[in-house]
Amino acid sequence: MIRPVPSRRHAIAEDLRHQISSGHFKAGERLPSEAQLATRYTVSTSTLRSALALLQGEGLVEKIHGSGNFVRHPLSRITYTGGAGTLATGTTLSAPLRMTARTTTIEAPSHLTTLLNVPTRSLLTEVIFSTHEGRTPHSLAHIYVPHDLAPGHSPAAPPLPDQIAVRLAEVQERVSARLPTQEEATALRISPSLAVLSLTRVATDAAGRVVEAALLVLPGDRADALFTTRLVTEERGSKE
Amino acid sequence: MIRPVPSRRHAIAEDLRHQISSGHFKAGERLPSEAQLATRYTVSTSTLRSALALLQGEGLVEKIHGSGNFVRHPLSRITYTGGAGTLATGTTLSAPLRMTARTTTIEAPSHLTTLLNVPTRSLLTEVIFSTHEGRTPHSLAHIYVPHDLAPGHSPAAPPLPDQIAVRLAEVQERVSARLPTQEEATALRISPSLAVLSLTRVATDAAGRVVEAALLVLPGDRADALFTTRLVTEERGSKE
DNA sequence: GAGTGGTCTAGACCACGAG
DNA sequence: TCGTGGTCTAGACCACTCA
Repeated sequence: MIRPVPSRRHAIAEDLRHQISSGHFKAGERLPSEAQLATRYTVSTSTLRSALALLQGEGLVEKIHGSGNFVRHPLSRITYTGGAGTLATGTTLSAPLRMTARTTTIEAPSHLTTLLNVPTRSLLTEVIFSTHEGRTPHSLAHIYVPHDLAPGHSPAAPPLPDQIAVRLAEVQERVSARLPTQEEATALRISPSLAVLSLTRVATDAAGRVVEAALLVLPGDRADALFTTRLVTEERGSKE
Repeated sequence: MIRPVPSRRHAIAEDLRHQISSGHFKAGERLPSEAQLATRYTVSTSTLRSALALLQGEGLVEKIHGSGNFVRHPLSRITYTGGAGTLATGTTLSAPLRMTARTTTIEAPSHLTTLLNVPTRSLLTEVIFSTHEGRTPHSLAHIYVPHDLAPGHSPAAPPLPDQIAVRLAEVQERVSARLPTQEEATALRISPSLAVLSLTRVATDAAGRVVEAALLVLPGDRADALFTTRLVTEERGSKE
């Protein structure tokens, strides 16, 4: 096996990890300042900071500039359920869920024209969406619907999927893992070194027309996506 | 809009990014040493290293201790196709694919007994699997099959899925994003700060028995997963 | 303004790779 | 052995938060 070389920052990170999981530092609590911790562990501040960076990447610690390092709240993992065509429903939540949405109409930028297969400069209804559990954000979504398919929506209108779900014929979801952009990290209140799940969902109707495209971003430490495929059993004769 | 604060390391990273994408530094090539680059940009080595760390997280640069920083080969993105019940087939590859597999028989450890829903200490056939495109690894897989379902496999036996696919009734795939473990980073030759897609696939037969469990790890910069759901159209009369 | 984290420096010393 | 990256130090100075 590998001898991971007990570097100081790993040892410190390990110690802090234990102190967090053992409840010595509680959720939401502020850690001692970096200077204090550096003194306590007799290392330089840079070394101490690199130890904290490890915990940040694991989602255990949140740094707030000018204010301190905080223990993140325990991750109540949510599940995005694929195939259903609805966002953030089907999640298993243990705390009150809050949702905010902002609806606007935009001219389709180039990356969306190809995704939605619509002409350049055609109008789209854009819903920018986020879900929160308490104060901590859970997901970030940009949903696009061709404007003629979503008539009469006021800015405060609720999300669309339900209204068009009956017409859907196919949902295609592309999933990738990456680090968040700076904007995403800020919006989700995660470290730039914490991986996110990025989902691109395209729903088409029976005629092959794209009725909805959604770009979702979920923090990797508290969300995953679940896809269930029921296969047609190969019993000859009875189909389904 | 946000003022991203032009820190030196971001400026340097941006410059190197351009030099890589413009072909000034070519794929596989070694960059000048960190000391040389630090001198060229008139920054300290630590600052230069933090600039390189950004590129590492994007998968643009691979560091090899004692040897140098190398431009990674352009990412030929592969696609894992969900629902099919087979690994790494259905990928769109632009270069020769190599596969290595190692088959052993093990006693189910606890985390697998729950996943496969088998008794403690029951025997599993384990296939450890990896795919390469040229010299760069693409995926890492651990596949587990109850031993009685996979009889007579020699250590050099090919992967199993094809042989049992006809019996499958349901495939469930759970996807998450995270940073790789140290072992995974080494095996995939990626930076510890490059996100990976982690898939857990459980296949069950018509009787509800788990016939295969697979743990897959794919580097986030060159792989994503695709799930297609065809919905039963709601033509009244037939109640789904 | 006091205290926090963020960036950066100019080194030292260690560990690894290849000749 | 020598050149490479990896870890770490002991600071300086800046940017942010909050009373």
